[in-house]
Amino acid sequence: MIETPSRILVVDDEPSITEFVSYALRKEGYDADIVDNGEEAFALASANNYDLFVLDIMLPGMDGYELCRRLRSKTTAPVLFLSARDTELDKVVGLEIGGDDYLAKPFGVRELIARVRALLRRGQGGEFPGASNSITASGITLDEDAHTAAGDHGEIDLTPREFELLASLMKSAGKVVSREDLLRDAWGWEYLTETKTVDTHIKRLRDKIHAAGYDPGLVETVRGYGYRFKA
Amino acid sequence: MIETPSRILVVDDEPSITEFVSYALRKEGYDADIVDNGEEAFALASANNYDLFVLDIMLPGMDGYELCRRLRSKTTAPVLFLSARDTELDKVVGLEIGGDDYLAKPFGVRELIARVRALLRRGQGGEFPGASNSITASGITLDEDAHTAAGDHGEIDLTPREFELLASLMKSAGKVVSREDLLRDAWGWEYLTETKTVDTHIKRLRDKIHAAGYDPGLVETVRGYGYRFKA
DNA sequence: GAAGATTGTCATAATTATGTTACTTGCTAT
DNA sequence: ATAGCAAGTAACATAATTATGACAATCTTC
Repeated sequence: MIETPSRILVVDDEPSITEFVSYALRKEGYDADIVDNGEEAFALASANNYDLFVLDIMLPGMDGYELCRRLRSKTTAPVLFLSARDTELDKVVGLEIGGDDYLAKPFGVRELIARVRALLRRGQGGEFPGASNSITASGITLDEDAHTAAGDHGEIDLTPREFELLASLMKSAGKVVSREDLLRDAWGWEYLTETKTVDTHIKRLRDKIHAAGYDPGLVETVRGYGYRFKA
Repeated sequence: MIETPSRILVVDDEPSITEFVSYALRKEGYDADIVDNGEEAFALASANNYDLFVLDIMLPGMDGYELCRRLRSKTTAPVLFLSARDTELDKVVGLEIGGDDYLAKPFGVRELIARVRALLRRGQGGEFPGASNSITASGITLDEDAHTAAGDHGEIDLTPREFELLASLMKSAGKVVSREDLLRDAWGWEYLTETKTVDTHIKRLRDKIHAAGYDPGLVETVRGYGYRFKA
């Protein structure tokens, strides 16, 4: 089955964010275009068939709300809002306009991708109940929808961070992932957090894996480079 | 498939570094230009289509940050920052500007090339998950993603230096590599280390190769010239 | 708002890696 | 054969990296 990559338009005026978002999207196999203002975004959207829009609410000139309103006249493609303001009010306003989801900064790669996937699935003729969103490696299965990790010995109870961390590792099972990449994936682009913090979370993760009856050695440390989930 | 070599612009005022970096890039098949100041760099970038920029943060006159900011108005090509300052703060500042990666001095050839490759791959329509990053010679396969060295008898457990050393040798399998070149590849340009140190690491490497059940003679000594990995 | 869970940071301990030196072994050319 | 250089080896001190436990700050939930 040959799939055409979904086309996504990212609209934000901060290069650091567009950079981060497009990096994440492309890595995931999406086709991402970038613009830094609403006018150009609208023009691009008129000329091309995008499958999804990622809009910052705060934009110079035409803001995200306004842009979304205009886009609705052209297309039914879903919209994912980004915003620094984490208030309930913003959330409601955004969704009322017809935006389909909302993501507060700062967000990690994994969180972003999850939302994007969900929106795209929703758009393409309903959901596929069979296509469960999960990762399996070395006897552990991680269900991204249910946010659970489990294997033969039952479930492993994880905190959100631990889950994201494990997911990042398992997604690249068999490959080394650097602390920096883990921070980018599970924390976010503005990782003001120390890379040492990853060590602590790895320790907690191993403890819980062990406590649940699995091999804590599944999470291998690769000295000098990072960590690796056993393939 | 014929590929045009990627064009890379290296900007640094220290000749020892530009020399080292351009040597490494050219050896890898890239087309590298050099300038020692921001103004000329910007002019060159305007006149040519570079695929990647390697910028030192510390530059006389216009510094790396400023240059990056200006380049962003001209091109979307990724930027790799070099810096002596290894602080977290610098890192964040660099990435916020939209630069794509960051390398702290001192770094070895292999590390540099790895980053450059990653950045260029990122730009060109996503990654190819199937294209595993590995070197094979004489029954040993070195997987750069997993950071493992293995053959029929199983894995060889190596320290970071040993891994880099073996990688340098295997990359030139069948050819003699001098101690100086090995230092440059696996250590860095500022090799304040004695060439005799290479001997010690070779010894350790051979021991581990032997312990894992392989022929330690795979790493051959070429008296008077250096070492060679059996082709 | 209180109890509990989650998270990030730090200090310290444990572990492992690295570079150097001094010494031994082996090759090579006269 | 043997002096002289090149490489192999072992031991050691130092450096770097990771694991761990404790703490405070923050966020949740009732």
